[in-house]
Amino acid sequence: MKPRDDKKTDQIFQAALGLVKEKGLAGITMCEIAKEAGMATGTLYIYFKNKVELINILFAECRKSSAENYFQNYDPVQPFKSGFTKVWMNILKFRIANFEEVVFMDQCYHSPFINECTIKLTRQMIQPLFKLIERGKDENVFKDADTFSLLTFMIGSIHEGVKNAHYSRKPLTRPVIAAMFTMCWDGMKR
Amino acid sequence: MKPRDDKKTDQIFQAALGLVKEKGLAGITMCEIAKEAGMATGTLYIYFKNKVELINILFAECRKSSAENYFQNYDPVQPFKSGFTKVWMNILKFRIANFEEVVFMDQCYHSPFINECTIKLTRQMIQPLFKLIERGKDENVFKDADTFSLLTFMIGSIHEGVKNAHYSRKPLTRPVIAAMFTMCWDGMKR
DNA sequence: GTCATAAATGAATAAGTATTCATTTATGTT
DNA sequence: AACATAAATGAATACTTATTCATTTATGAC
Repeated sequence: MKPRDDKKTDQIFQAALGLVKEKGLAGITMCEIAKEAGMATGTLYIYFKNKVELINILFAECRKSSAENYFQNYDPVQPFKSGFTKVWMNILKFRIANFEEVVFMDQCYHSPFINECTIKLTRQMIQPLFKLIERGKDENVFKDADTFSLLTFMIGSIHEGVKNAHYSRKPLTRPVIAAMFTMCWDGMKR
Repeated sequence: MKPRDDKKTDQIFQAALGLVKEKGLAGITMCEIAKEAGMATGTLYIYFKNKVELINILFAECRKSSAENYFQNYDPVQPFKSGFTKVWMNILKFRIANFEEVVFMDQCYHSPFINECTIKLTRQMIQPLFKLIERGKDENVFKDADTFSLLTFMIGSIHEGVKNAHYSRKPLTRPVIAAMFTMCWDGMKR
């Protein structure tokens, strides 16, 4: 028997992500994904039951790789500010490096492809970030605001920054990133 | 002759916005828009040449009403902080009240419907916001960072806040809004 | 090297969707 | 009130796109 080609799933994902960034979820067809991935349309149906499943699995994959990245090299023993900076930078760098995934996930939130349940699972994956913010509040570093508001503010400072940098084609240089972080930190600190 | 029904264009827009919020740009059909707007499919083609035009005009409309709102009741003679607060609140309130438009515009950015040119025009409409940020810098109130970064940060604090409030179904109460504003202000100020 | 098996192909088919158009309905004009 | 005109309708048409499937190709087992 002929074995499955391990690389194909990834080729399909890359093709889909590239096309969604280019034309949005509304503009992609199975045929185009296949062409972009360098295979026949029918092959997509060997790896995925149908379009909806393809998109749902890709969504789950993106969510996972993004969440796994948050706390890379985070050391809870280090002072709070170091740890927070690490996480903030992790998220920023991940989103710059994986902008296509950011766009794809953004588009998925209001799509007929992703179901409520999948979205709820996503929300669960940010639990560790909640804990991080709470540590900042416990140590009296952060404002005594609602944790969710603080987290939203933190993510907003990254998310909007990455998007605008991309659209304006101004790369995020080291000093710009530093300024962004300072604004976020100053906004959150007491 | 029978005159056009003034209300129809708006009914079509409202139907389209509602459906896009529900299912995204990928999930809407002309047939559904018509049904939702309470008219026959063919009627859409009396008011718009085709689907692409409908979406482009709606996009332009949203962009316009959003931009017109920024400086409502802004008085340049008042102290800077009052003016900035006014604008910040205008944007926040507008986005809460017109969340469907926010979603629609977000989705349009990566769609096969909206062309580069339309997007460029959009970017032009934020010029007055640039001026506002620059005033803050000139008066030594804001950090001496890149104006674009400051503006991005300001918008991020609003945009992410509105989106998350919506998804988490936690309404933005007055104290939460105040906390959000303070974070934004503290982040931007020297 | 032959066989068995499953992957890969892409044209054919099935669904779904945008757009048209012959017909009906409503409104202003005379 | 009768007419002219354009709006409104929604079934029919044209087109696009998801999915299937008969056929071909590649791989591992023997």
